[in-house]
Amino acid sequence: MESRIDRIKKHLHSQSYKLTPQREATVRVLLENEEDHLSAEDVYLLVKEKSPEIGLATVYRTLELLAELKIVDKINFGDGVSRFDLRQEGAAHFHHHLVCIECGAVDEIQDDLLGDVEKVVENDWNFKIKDHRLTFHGICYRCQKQEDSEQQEQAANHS
Amino acid sequence: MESRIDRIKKHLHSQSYKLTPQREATVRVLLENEEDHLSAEDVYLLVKEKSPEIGLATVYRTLELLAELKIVDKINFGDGVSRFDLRQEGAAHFHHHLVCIECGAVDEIQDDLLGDVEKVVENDWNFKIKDHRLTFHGICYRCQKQEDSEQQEQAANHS
DNA sequence: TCAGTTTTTGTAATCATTATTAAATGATAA
DNA sequence: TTATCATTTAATAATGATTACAAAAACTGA
Ligand SMILES: [Mn+2]
Ligand SMILES: [Mn+2]
Ligand SMILES: [Zn+2]
Ligand SMILES: [Zn+2]
Repeated sequence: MESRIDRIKKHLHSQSYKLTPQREATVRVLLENEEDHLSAEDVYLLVKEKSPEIGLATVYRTLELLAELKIVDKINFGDGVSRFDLRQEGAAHFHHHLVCIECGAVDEIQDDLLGDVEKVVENDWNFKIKDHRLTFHGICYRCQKQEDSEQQEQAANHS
Repeated sequence: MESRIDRIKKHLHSQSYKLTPQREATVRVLLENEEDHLSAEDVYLLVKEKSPEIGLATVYRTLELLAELKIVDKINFGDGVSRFDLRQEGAAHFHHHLVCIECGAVDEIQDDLLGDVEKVVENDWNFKIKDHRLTFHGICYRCQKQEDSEQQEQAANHS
């Protein structure tokens, strides 16, 4: 964890930015909630718990900076807010998401998946891919289980 | 074109909605600008040209209704606005997009592309896919040409 | 015609994000 | 050390997209 912070610090320094206390607090919140998909407001509230003096604008500015340096990716799942997601160290592309239309859960796919598709796009459309966003909307395994058990209940009631 | 409107009308009726004049005007604008990716405001301004009495709220409500019926898809390319895109008749899934980070152009890919990937996701992650969003960010063929000719210029100046 | 329902309009309210500005902090060099 | 300049921050105002609301209009079916 500390080494991850250190590498981010170096990354900032390499672009002549500093890892100020506010920026470090923000990065720590992102690291501590790596599995979540936090909005700027979410991050702000979490940072405030440990650094109550931080301002909302600073969080917005920090997230924007981190996105510019490709440390985080900004993504929008269709509700009105942008969400911020730590990119895996050294990953060339953003990972993929599964959004459940029943329960709203967002799961991640870190596997590549798009290698072949990208070859087709680069060759057939002559488009030089720099990054991508891939999100599937559907029913997560948890909600499918639930549906199954509801069906079983129904069947039981009929017998 | 007329038949397309008729089918949309039937689709609305089948869910006991009416194709009011305002809704028809909105749909016509979408049909006449099928290749574009219009924001609600864009649609509003275009509808106003022929139906100046329409209200912005009506356009928003109509677009929301059309999205609910899967006649249009709502998508967000990262600027602050939602954009609305007619879905191809009978298409099970939304089509894909190529967003150029140089010139901002948005091109479409109507080909399926994700068939194999979806099989993997359904099997390995046990996720029942209902729809998807796939956007590539990169350099379009137009901007690549431009970069090439700029390189050639540079080379010429050096000789 | 009348009552009930749906839809629309115009506008106010909300909510996320960005801009602004003055203060604080940090680095640099005399 | 102290003056100076650049960077960063905090608080808050402004903006811009979207949604909520209330009254009027249009439509429907007895
Ligand atoms: Mn993620
Ligand atoms: Mn499109
Ligand atoms: Zn679910
Ligand atoms: Zn381009």
